[in-house]
Amino acid sequence: MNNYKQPTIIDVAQEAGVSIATVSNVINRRKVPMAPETIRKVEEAVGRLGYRRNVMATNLSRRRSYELGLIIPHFGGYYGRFAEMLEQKVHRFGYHLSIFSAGGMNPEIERRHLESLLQRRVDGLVCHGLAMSMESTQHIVGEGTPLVIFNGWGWPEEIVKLAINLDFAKASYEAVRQFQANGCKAIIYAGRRKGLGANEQRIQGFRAGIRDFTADTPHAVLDAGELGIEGTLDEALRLSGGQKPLGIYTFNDALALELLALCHARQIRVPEEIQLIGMDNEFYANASFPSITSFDMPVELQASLVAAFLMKQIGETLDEESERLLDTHRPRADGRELLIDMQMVARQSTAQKTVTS
Amino acid sequence: MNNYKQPTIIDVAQEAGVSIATVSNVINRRKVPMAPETIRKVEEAVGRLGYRRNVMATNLSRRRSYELGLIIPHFGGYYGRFAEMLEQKVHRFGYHLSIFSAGGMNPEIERRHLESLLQRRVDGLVCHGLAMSMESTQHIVGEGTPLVIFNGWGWPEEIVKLAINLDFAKASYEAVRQFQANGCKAIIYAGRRKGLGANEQRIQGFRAGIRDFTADTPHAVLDAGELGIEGTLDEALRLSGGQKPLGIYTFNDALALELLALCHARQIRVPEEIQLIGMDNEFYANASFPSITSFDMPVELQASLVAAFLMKQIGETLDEESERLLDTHRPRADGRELLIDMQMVARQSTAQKTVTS
DNA sequence: CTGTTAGCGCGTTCAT
DNA sequence: ATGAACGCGCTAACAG
Repeated sequence: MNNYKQPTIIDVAQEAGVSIATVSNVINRRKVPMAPETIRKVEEAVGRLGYRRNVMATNLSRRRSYELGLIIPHFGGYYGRFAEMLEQKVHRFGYHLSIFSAGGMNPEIERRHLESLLQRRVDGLVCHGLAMSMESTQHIVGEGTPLVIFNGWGWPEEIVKLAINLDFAKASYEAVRQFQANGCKAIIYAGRRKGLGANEQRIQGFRAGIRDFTADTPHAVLDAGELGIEGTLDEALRLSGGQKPLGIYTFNDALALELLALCHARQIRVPEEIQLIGMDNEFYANASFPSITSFDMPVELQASLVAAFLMKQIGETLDEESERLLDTHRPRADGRELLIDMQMVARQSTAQKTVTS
Repeated sequence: MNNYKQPTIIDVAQEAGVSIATVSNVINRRKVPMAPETIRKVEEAVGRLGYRRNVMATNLSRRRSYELGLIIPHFGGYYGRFAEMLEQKVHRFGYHLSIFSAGGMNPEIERRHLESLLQRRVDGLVCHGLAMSMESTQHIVGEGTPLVIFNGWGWPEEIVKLAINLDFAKASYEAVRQFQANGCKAIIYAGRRKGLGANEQRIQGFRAGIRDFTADTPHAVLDAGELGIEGTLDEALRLSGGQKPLGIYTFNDALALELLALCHARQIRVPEEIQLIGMDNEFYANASFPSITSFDMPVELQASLVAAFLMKQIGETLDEESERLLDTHRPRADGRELLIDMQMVARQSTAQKTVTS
């Protein structure tokens, strides 16, 4: 156990021969004028004693926790990277980030985490739109804790003032355009988790793409969750009626990779017979064979935006960079959603090759 | 901003018509005898006011932060899962977990995070052995903050009292055994990040395996970091001199996947010509084609052990489950390292097939 | 320029 | 069984 008693501001004051207020002033680099000599004395005492300010006491006194809460569905892939980036970003503003995983969208766990964060008196919350159940979130807002949602859709206005979302719809639209340009004879969207906002967004963009580019091409929205991987591929092949190539756009790279493996197993050539586009740009999209075309998630940009908006809402003065960011990225008309563009990373799975059979 | 003033214990006391001490007693379920009527009154008041205890004040008063710190290299894959599990585990003991990423083993960032955690007066620290530079860690221990390392090797005794490690050496040993059993004519270990403890452990186990099972088989320890993927494969093929199959054991699944892609590109058949064994059992080890044999990381077990040991060191009374865990998993002879067994997950990349050419 | 003092919200004796 | 009072370590006026 830690019996070692940490030095306090009082110890420092004694050691330096000044009052605690002076020590506090020096430590916090307040703008009050101080004798350089005093500053030196205090700093020396701090060094000698190995003093470290007690965050609990500091924040209790300041009536602010200088802590932000983040709730994500899990720590894997994109979410983990987002958490890491966000922590970095808010740290620059002097805020600490408490990260919780909702344990795969379990509302019960989610409630507990929310409760924990409120007990910690977090100054702001960042929640993944998918992980949160609306009810839990309701009163938080009522209690005035600033809240920013990322990748959340369909939240009532009273709850969510701002959602910072990746533009899945547009990406899906682009995927269809790509397939069309590559001469796909049939186009499929293989989704997952019906009803989930992120999935709906993809479907919407997919449909728009079909409408605008290739309305008369056979197409379908499939649910890999229901059909399974094999079922999805079967259905897709059935729909294309032997026409090649067939374009399959998937909910994410994981699904794309599974489909790719199945194609290998069945000796279906990619991209000659089937073209594949995934989403997330995970490591394995690039390292698989053939490599899978995907959409890169601008995690850093999104995290920066979330941080900037939250800081602004909290009343923190922004640095130039953040100001510029908020200036170039504005919410859309209704002012409640900010969409972030994603970039397609073209790889072998959509390469144009002559079918050699 | 949050102008809404949260109710305090005083408000509750007033509302319930009792003193704050009573409220405190009720809230903390103290063993002091209380009138059921009093308890009811307090609980009602709490509900009516929506009171939530202030963690900062509570912990300041208790002279404990009830917070633990975790430093990992990054949030991806195994580390992310570990963080998630550990958070869950310590939460059951009433502890909060503050997670920091060392930003890919940057000692400067690491120092800052350590400083942050100490200012927060964390009751204990969990550090990844790779992410931490020894110097930074030195005085922490000196100051009496309990510290548990996971996956760290070669730490001086003064700093680390206990390391809870995955048994990479043994896994590597098993990998060699598997290759030998499968009749591999040459066996390669393709490592990364020379000098890193986790890599050294693998090499050590690999060498032991070669010695015990197949000393006269051509073998080599390669560094994919230096040679690159192509260079590694070239060198491996050169070494085998056309003999098949060739067994390649890699630092992790990521490397295995990259090698697999290269094999595909060069029309080298897996597992007929090259057998592959990875490490980490990532999603893509299973979803690739052919699927890659790998070692599963017992993340939950490791997290449970870390939590249990830390709790014990802090002086928390353990539940039965944790006691049992500590009883069945004891440190080795020197008492400073606890090794966790890993299970090989056999897949297609090491399947025994007749070469059909 | 520096020191005094009153909180911040809660835990914890010690009387009652 | 309940309450008054002090302390945790620090910030923030306000005096001086």
